[in-house]
Amino acid sequence: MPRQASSAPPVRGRPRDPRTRAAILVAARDLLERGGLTAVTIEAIAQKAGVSRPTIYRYWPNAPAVAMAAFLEKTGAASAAASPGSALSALRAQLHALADAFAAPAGRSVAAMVAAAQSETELAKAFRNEFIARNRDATWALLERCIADRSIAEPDDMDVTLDLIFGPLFYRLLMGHAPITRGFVDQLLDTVVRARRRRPVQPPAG
Amino acid sequence: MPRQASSAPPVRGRPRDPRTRAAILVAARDLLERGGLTAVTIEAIAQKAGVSRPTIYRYWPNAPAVAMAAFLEKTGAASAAASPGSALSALRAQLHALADAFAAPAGRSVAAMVAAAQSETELAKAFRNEFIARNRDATWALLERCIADRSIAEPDDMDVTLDLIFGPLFYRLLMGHAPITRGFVDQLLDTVVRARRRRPVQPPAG
Amino acid sequence: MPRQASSAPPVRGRPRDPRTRAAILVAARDLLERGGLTAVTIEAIAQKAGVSRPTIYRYWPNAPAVAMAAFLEKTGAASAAASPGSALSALRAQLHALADAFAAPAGRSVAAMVAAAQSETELAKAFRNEFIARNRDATWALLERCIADRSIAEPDDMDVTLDLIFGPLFYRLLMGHAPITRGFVDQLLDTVVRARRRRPVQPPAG
Amino acid sequence: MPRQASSAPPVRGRPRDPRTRAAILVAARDLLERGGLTAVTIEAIAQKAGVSRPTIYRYWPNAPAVAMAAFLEKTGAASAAASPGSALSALRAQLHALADAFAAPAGRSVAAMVAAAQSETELAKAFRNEFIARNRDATWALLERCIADRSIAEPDDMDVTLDLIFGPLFYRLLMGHAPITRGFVDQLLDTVVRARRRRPVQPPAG
DNA sequence: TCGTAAACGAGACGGTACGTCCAGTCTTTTT
DNA sequence: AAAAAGACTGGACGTACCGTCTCGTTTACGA
Repeated sequence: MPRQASSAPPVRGRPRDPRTRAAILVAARDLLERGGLTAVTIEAIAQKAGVSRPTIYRYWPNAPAVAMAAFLEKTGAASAAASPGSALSALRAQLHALADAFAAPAGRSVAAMVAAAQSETELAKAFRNEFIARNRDATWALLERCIADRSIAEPDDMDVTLDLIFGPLFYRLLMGHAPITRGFVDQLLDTVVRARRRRPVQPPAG
Repeated sequence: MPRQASSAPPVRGRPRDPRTRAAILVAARDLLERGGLTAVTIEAIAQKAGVSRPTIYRYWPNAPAVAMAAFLEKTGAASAAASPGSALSALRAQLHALADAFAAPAGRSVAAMVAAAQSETELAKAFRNEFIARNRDATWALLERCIADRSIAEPDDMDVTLDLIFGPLFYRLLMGHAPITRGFVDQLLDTVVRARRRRPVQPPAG
Repeated sequence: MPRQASSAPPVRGRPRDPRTRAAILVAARDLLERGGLTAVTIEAIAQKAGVSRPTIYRYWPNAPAVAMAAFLEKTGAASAAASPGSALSALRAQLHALADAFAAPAGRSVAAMVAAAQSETELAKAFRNEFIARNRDATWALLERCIADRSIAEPDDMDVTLDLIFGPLFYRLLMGHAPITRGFVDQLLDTVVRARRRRPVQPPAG
Repeated sequence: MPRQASSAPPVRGRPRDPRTRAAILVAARDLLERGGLTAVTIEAIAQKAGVSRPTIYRYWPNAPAVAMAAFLEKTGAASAAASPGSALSALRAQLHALADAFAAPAGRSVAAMVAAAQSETELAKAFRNEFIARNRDATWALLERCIADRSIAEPDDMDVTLDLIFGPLFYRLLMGHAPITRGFVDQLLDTVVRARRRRPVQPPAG
């Protein structure tokens, strides 16, 4: 049940200026895109946003946290909504969009946030919940529609299926050993579509 | 009479003490395992290795570079050698070993190096060539044996097949949304084994 | 109504803790006296004063500058004030005091600051204005009293007269070829007193 | 039985290349003139002279010592020799030359060496013996000729007389509060010439 | 309307690490 | 042997940010 009657926490003192928060996030996002994670320092954000350093600390605990907030602010997850045609083509469209994003400069920000998430649990959690999970959920929904209309066989484990789709995309994004194209997405989808037609092969006893 | 056949420069001045290099790498690896990438500072390495800071800079340009060298020094790629039984079971064994490594604390080091590789091209190149490529090559060899003995159908694109195996593993390692188990590896292998039985499905025109 | 007449800047930000500045200067002076100029390193000052290195740099640009500030802080110029007896004896007393100071360990600090002033214009200016000029002014005042009461004849050039007094003292201090005694001061004064009785001798045409 | 009659040192091994020593001194002098004492580092000398650092250490114990050697190598003392005309005019000529040197860029090197001599006894000794003493000796000789021909009265203390001449010159060189001109030298000489006509004034008892 | 409480800018401060420079010393090979 | 080259330790340099703090100033609200 909700913790309080309706909304109002007493709100004593001077209220936060919403422009402050916005300016910080804009500055952080800009720094992130230009110079990667290492460019996102509290110092630089403060400078760029015309804000004092303590003010930033009043909102976030450290620089990567600001970077993550800035990243998540802009980067909404793919929407499953309003896709014309079959579920499978909607799924394909969604993943094409993701591939396009990964291939664009914005992809570097995603990679940066993955990197940032490696050193702090808090960031990892935020990234996982706000970015990874959202993407997975949107794709999950479409996958279920595909299963419902028999475009894809019911998989043993939905999570594994999602990993088979997202894993290779992130892998290429982070390693950079090969480009992320729509064709690549198609190949991944083919695999998923065709793999799940029959019951699992039994792994050998030993 | 020429002093040298061709390559080796005549080695002027006092030669480098191999123990110096070794001590640095040992210290760096230790720091990496204990405290992650942020613990690998030149300062700390120098302290731990009983070496002066300038000496470290004589070998590597910055701390992440030392970390990468330390990581790569120890982490040899999986060997395809001398596996008993069928090619498929050898492949499975190899990937089980990788999954075990990823699940163990050592996995954190791998994740750390992936993260490090995001901010410096030089590191990315080293990591890709020395770690990623080696693992792929070892697996590639086994996959070819599998194809030869018909355990797996000839895939359209070997790189994609490798991405389908490694991608999900790295994805779970980096996102931490689900555990990396041998069972997970088996599921990935199943997919690959079963997906490539027929000719590719035609992607839709649009 | 305007907040300020003219000068004082409104004091933005956290004000400097006066104890910080004091601690730095005390530490620097101590180091200077014990080990000479080379002992006055930012590192050592920070250690001794219990202050961080960046804090010192917030006040002064480098170590010799701190040394100079520390030196000038303590070393007030000779005062011409309240000397009993004739102007000439007051002058003699003042210079005896200076000779005593030069002969004492403190003399080494003076020599050190002269040396320091050779390599940096900024230091030279500070030393000239705060130490040299003050001493000259004090002596100048007494000399004028001497001239007024006819103990000393009006010299052609007061600056030269001052150089004739201070020059030899500094010369001995810096070269160390002979001791700086009160007798030496008396000899210098004699020269000045007796030299300036008549109009200048004409230098030869060639 | 002694290996050698008397003089010839055994000269084993590779003989020192005289060009090495020369190159070092030239480089040091050049650095000294361009950048003052702080520019004379072993590193820079080695670079400039095309010589390795240990080689320099084989000749001199540290950088200021090289600087001093380089300085003394070139800067011979004023010669009293072969001056036409009276002893007094010869003296004047000699001091004019010194004033010219002090006023010229070379004066900065002299000042630098005075500064250098403040921090090391060994350097101080060398400078005193090789530069200061030589100048004093040359002037002393001329002063004696002046005394002999009655241009100057016999002073109480020849050292004080020399200090009265050199002191003000060095004082201006080091403090830079006034220019070093030939006219200044003349004023100093006047003082000395006119001061020493009578017996010393008695300093007061107290 | 007038406190009071928080937001905010500014900058001091202790820290930690950076990457560099130079000093001296040593260990090689070359002359 | 001496010379040349370069490895190596060690100390200090001056800088960049960090995260915290202490100020003065501003802005809203609630008594």
